[in-house]
Amino acid sequence: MASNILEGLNEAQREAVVNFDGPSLIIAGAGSGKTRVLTSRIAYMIEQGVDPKQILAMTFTNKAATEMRERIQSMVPNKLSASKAREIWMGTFHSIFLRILRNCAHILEYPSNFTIYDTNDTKNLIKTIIKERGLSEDKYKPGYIASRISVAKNSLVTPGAYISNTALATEDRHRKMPELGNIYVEYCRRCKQNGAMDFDDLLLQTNVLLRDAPEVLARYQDRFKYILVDEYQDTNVAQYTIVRRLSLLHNNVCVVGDDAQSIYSFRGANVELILSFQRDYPDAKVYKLEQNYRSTQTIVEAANSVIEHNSRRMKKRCFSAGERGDKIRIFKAYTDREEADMVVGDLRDRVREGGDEWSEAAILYRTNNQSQALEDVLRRKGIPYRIYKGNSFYDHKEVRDMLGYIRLIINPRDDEAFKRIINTPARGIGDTTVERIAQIAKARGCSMWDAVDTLVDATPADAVERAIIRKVTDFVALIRSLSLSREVVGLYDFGMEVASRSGLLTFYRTQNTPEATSALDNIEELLNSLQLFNEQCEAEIRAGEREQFEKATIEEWLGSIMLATDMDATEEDGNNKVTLMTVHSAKGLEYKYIYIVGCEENLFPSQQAMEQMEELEEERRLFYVALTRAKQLATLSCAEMRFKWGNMEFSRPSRFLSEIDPQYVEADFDVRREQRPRNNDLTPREGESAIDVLRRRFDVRYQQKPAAQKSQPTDGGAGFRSRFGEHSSQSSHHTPKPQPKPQPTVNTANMRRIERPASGITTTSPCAFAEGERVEHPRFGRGTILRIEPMATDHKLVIDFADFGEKTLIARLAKLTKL
DNA sequence: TATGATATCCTTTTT
DNA sequence: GGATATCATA
Repeated sequence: MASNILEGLNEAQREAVVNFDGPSLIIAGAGSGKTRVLTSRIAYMIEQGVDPKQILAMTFTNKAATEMRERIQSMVPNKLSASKAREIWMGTFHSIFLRILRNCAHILEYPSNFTIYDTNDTKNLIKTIIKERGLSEDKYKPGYIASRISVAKNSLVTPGAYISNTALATEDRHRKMPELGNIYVEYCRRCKQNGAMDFDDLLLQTNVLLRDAPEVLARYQDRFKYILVDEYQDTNVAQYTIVRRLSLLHNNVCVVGDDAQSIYSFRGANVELILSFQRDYPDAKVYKLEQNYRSTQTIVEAANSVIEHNSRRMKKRCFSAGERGDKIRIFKAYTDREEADMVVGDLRDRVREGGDEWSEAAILYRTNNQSQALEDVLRRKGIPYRIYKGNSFYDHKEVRDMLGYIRLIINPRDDEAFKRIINTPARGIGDTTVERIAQIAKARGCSMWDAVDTLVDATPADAVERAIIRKVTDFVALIRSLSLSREVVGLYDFGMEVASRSGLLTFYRTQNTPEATSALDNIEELLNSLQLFNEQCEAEIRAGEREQFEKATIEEWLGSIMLATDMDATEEDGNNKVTLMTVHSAKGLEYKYIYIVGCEENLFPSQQAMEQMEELEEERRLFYVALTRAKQLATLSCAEMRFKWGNMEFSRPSRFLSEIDPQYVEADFDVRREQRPRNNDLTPREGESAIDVLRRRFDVRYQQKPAAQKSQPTDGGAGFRSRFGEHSSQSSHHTPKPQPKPQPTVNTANMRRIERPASGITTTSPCAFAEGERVEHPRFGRGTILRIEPMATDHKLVIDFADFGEKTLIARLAKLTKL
């Protein structure tokens, strides 16, 4: 029968949808209808009689999973199969594995109600361990240790494997952290003791489970006849191995990805995995989706011209059959502040002229902190915006405190939660008391909660213990009684009881600060989320998708909360807003107007990515992702100076700007010429801030009229900044008439003229290094140069480091010293 | 033990 | 610059 699922698909897409048996690799360029193919494939499978229960579909983000589910439901024809579509195992890697692990936790000797530790909990636990071992936190930075452990877990290096690995031991010794392995071991022991898994454990432990429990592996292998993976280029070894194991029986694995959009190597993702798919599955069929339906020809070709600068790529050629479209515009502003002004002003003009919604525009940046300047301007101009920002909601103290209570009640072994809330709000239990409780718990081999829980019912002769009892009695009573009400009252009421009886509510109500008000708002939002979760479950029960007895539980809610991010937040008050977010979070999204700000060296590409070839290429892919979000018009901007940790810093336009084929570009300055290192005259003298430099050079103007500005006369920086950027803001934002485009002020024009170096020197110089030479790098230690390859203006060095293996560095950027 | 003052990190990206 | 952590003091 002719399926209407296939209607409107092009040849390549249709092939990728129809051939659902056997391993498939779908290379899907940006905007090539990847999600559509994936969802059509699943819908088609169901239509062809595949049992939805046998389908496992995994994505990286909740957002992608939700979108996919909704689209499948709208695709399958009748209601019967719509409810069947619900039976697909569909979700993020983490949520799917969480589900498996909850079922099998006992096999791994974890409680089934294990807690999920977020990065904060991880860091705190690591800190405790470092302190206990009498190590210095300066040497052993918790954040760094955490990332090392994360990398190890994502590469499936268990603690045991870690300490017996001599290469790792050498590396740690080289970094002056010989204890790292032991910290890793202890960290895992403590997590287990606390009944907790961190994010990476969800992957690692699933692997352990499938490795060590053949009956479990067999069960899931049998169950998942068809496995589909979205964004395959972002999988790490742990995820890859699970997919591989699960697919060994039926061999029906379908992965969709784009090597050009691999941007998560810092999380252990490995492009090689997509590049080597055909080696792992030799009979895999490969489909290439190369037609871009999203963007104009100009955007697609411009993006192609950038990505061509990368060395490792899969062969594909993306094209657009859409209209040619406008050229990519590049602005240069004087300061970050002026950049924000120009971008927002232009955005407003565009949206108004085009009669568009605000929601059709997005501003992307490399790092979250760049949002500040943009937010200020948007607020000032009265333009509605929404900002995606990591886990910001769960980062709030009051939210974490609430979660602390709930976590302790669910899992009393969770010492991290215990320590967080034992004195929050303050109830006179200080560090010394907590320390003693920890000691008692350690001596007895029980959790801290168990220690106080049993202690209060005893009558010890020990004076210290009696003192503790006096202090914690109320707390123990509180937790006990909350645990009881958890059994009887509904989710929302339970949350409410936690908030009020813990004293958090009164604590914030009694102080009349804006912070307290916002804290109360956040607590309310948390309670609402409980209510919402409950309602959703009830709706599912009514629809028969959930069994009657499967009432919504607080455990389930907590699990979903821990794996959720603000990215998944549902829209509350209207959608018509400009979107602000990092390039990373923009992946998979599209907007009519895209603004990419901060296109500067050391920012995009980021400083630490600059010297290493692989990282630089990842930045370039990131840039590619950013550019290809635009449907109609992409606007890039950079600033000549910007605030970086408190003072002004100069910057040069990003190399990526000059890598775009000029025929697709319209810039207000010479992108290529500006790539040169800037005039030495502007480098600060000793003890001189960037502002001082400018003062020195453009004295007169700045001494003359500090008045007429609302800025503080004492603050040179603010005074300087307010001179720029204010020019387009005087008019009321209610006026519909088009605003004049922000023009460079007289001052800027002057400065630019003076600042530009007069001479044009070519920068191709001979390489400072020779093959076979011994060098030392601050991060990688000593090594030998194996090969030297020329680049446009510099040289690539392939260096074999004693402790880190082969790395490709860029000669002039890498901080190398000859030996 | 609680508070306010000082030090220090940060700035890559997130499930 | 700003947030958070740690320290010194009452």
